[in-house]
Amino acid sequence: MPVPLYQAKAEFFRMLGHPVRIRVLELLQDGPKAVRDLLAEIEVEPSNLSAQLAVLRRSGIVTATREGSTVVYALAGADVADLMKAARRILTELLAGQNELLARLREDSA
Amino acid sequence: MPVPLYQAKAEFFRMLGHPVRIRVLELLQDGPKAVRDLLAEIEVEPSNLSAQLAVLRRSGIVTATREGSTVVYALAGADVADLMKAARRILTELLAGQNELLARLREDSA
DNA sequence: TGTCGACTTGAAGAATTCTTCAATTCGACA
DNA sequence: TGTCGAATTGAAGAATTCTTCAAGTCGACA
Repeated sequence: MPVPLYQAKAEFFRMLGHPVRIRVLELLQDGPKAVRDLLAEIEVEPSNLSAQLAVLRRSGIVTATREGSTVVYALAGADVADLMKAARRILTELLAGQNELLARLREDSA
Repeated sequence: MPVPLYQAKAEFFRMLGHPVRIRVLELLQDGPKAVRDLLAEIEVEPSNLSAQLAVLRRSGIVTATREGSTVVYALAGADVADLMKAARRILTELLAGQNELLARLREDSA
């Protein structure tokens, strides 16, 4: 019983659907980073960051390697940047549209 | 109070994170479609489809227009295809070990 | 007007995901 | 060995999202 493709896609996007996970992926685009460094840049408790890292790890989009007493995370593939870029393009359009709508709404109520 | 960008991104991806919503977006890439036609292609109850369409509408990624007694949905000008392509590329990498899905990914049948 | 078909909405419970706390593992080092 | 710092895990409750059903709106048409 194979998982339908559209369900795999949905799971993939849901995996991306968390602020902390987004920030981790963006930080890792500059290269591998230790958990300690991620913690310094993201406002979140260690246990919570770990939980989100676990989600990313389970999906396979990042890898973790122990180096001495710290753990270093890295992107498992190179294409995440493209995805983020495409998302940003759409998001920019959507937000611009919303601002437009908001402006008109304000006019109407005045 | 502006919404942080990484949170807007997370919300955007979460909006995509549902099998029915993914299928709707893919179907709409071929052009506008009436709800009736979406219902014929997606196995889901009308009220459920409506709920998922409402999520897409609220996010602004689709628009709905009434035409006679039916309602027609369309992509709201955003280039969703690029996003899907980037996502498919990453998914292909992630699933490279699981040949079960790989074949269909390349065909992009769903 | 009254009814039918197409679609949406509200509400309630089920299911999933998030956050937090406490406990745990693993390596480093005295 | 004993302890410290770094990171993870398990568990419980909170919060969010999904699904379903019943009721509702809106246009078409007799």
